[in-house]
Amino acid sequence: MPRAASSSDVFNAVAEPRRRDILVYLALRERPVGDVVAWLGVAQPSVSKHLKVLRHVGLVHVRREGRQMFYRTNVEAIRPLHEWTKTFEHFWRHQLARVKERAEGNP
Amino acid sequence: MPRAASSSDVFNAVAEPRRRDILVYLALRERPVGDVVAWLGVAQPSVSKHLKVLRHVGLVHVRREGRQMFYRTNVEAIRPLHEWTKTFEHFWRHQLARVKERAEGNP
DNA sequence: AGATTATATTCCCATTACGGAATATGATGC
DNA sequence: GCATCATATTCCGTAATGGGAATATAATCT
Repeated sequence: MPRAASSSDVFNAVAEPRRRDILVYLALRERPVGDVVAWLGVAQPSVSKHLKVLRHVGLVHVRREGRQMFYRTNVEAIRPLHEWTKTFEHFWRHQLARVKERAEGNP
Repeated sequence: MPRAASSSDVFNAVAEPRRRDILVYLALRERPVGDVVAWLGVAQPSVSKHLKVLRHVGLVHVRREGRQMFYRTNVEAIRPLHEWTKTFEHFWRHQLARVKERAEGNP
């Protein structure tokens, strides 16, 4: 079985560094594709493809205005990722505490 | 340019659902490979390969004991992921607040 | 040393990925 | 209608994927 498609879920979608950059950029406010292209410094077709993936998994919203497409990060869609990582927060607190204890010579 | 290797960074490594399962399973305590195989219900070579990827990006630690290899999730390595998602926490609070305001008819 | 157990590696395959270049669609303006 | 601007899609090539099967390594036991 080959690797899952980037467009299959949020985890695969954010595996791409550029897509993470785009999400950060579009979190502040909606922007037309051209702005993303200028800011990222990559070819327009490439940006359009990344945006397509992000749209597929619901990580961005789109709105058309004339010939421009305004994209905006759907921050809610990032929550599942955040929740998943949060399940470990608990553990690393404990792990840190243990390391600290040992460093201080407390049993 | 082809897709980045799963072993290139933490984001790519956790894009695989089974690897996420493994990380959760090994967060509680260290376990030999055989336990992971039994628990996941997938072939042993497959598990070994996933563990190799996780090891490469530092998401698990290994310890040999006789012929067994005990793996444990390195929860610290998940923090970068957590931190990245946290940059959006702020935004979805605002977004939720706005949605709520509108629902309640408050300007 | 030979057999057995635990894990890792290799090989093959179908599938997907991303980037680049070219082309297509879609909206606006003359 | 035609040209132009903004964005999307298609085609190509290289590279990596994860599963399965077979094989290799490494440690233990008799």
